[in-house]
Amino acid sequence: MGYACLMPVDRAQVLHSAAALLTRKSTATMDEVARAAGISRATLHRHFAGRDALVRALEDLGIRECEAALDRARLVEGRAEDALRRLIREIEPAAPLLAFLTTENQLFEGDAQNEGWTRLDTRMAELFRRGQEAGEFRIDLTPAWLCEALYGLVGSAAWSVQDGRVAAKDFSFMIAELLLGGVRRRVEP
Amino acid sequence: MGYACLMPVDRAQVLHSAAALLTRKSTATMDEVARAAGISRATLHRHFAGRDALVRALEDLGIRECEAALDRARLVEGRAEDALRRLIREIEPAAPLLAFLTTENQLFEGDAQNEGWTRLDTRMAELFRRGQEAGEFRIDLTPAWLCEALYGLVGSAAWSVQDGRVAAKDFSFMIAELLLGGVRRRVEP
DNA sequence: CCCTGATGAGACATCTGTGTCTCACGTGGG
DNA sequence: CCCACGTGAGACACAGATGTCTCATCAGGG
Repeated sequence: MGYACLMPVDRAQVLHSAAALLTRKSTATMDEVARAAGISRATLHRHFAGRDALVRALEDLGIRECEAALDRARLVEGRAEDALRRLIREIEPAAPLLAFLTTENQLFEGDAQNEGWTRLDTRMAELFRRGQEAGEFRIDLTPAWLCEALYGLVGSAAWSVQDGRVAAKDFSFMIAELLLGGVRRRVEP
Repeated sequence: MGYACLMPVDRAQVLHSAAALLTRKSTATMDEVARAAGISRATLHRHFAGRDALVRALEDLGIRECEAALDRARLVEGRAEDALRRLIREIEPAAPLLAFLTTENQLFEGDAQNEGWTRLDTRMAELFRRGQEAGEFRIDLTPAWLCEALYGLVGSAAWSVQDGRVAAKDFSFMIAELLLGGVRRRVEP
């Protein structure tokens, strides 16, 4: 089988452009979302039954891309610091999507999809816990807070890049350096 | 003159409850906002001509509270690190409001109110720049990024506290410690 | 060559939120 | 005591988004 038309709709591409738009304008119309994806409202509605379905699909994709990033980052291998750097690097493509989803907290209330986020949180928290046990990371910041902080920094960075305030190539560096070393100057590298 | 009724509407209180609600559910109805504030939709509409006016008022209040926090923090006095800690402590009451406003980036596009945010950004960036020049802060992270990161961490912390994932009393500590020192364990304090 | 399948454009009814209005109630002041 | 003021409740029309439909178009496969 396979698609038969000139411009078969790439589901993931539509979802990514929708995330990019909705991150900037959370009240964007279905028509605006369609236009942003370069398709018509009718086609958008053929693939996603409604706005709810679209957001659910966005959440699905976000969870799957994050899990894939976590897999690629091999969080359990090597030093926790290196694993965290890998994670930040691998999660960069999903950053706009993640930025949108973290602001849509309304989704997180009372749905089964919460399980997906819980699994992600657990894996990330495990990385921070491992770093703490290995003596790499300080123990006075809880893994749960570090997870939230990572989400927040990824969102801020994605927004800054999208807005042109910082260079896209510095994405990983900025997050990793700030999260790992903080802003205070270190006497010895 | 003065208020004559049993329950005169406290404008700031309405705005804060609106911010708390809209942070969780950005698409909340005017009716929901009114209920959350304990007033009727009619009264809400008497004080804020419409949803736009409400959000504008939210933005006004957010800017004013942030500026007040910056004033109280005395950013130009003493060590930059101490000033930053003061800033985080003083900005805590405005955190939910700030968390909402930072996610409503749609507002930041093409309006005169942008000037208020620019002034805030400038003052914060000046603090980071001062710390860098004094040798307290590292110079490979731009003040602009540090500002964005601070916004992101404040938002994450506010959301975490609101969700019960972290204790409210740790708000300042978590942000300040992570932002200043990072997650990496330091050999010497 | 025709047929299948997916798309774009547009029309249409519906629904939800919004903005405005009126009316009744209760409190505080004159 | 009565009046003024602000509020709550509800009705109402309006605007915009949504969901569904039809029809024309066009590429690829049998």
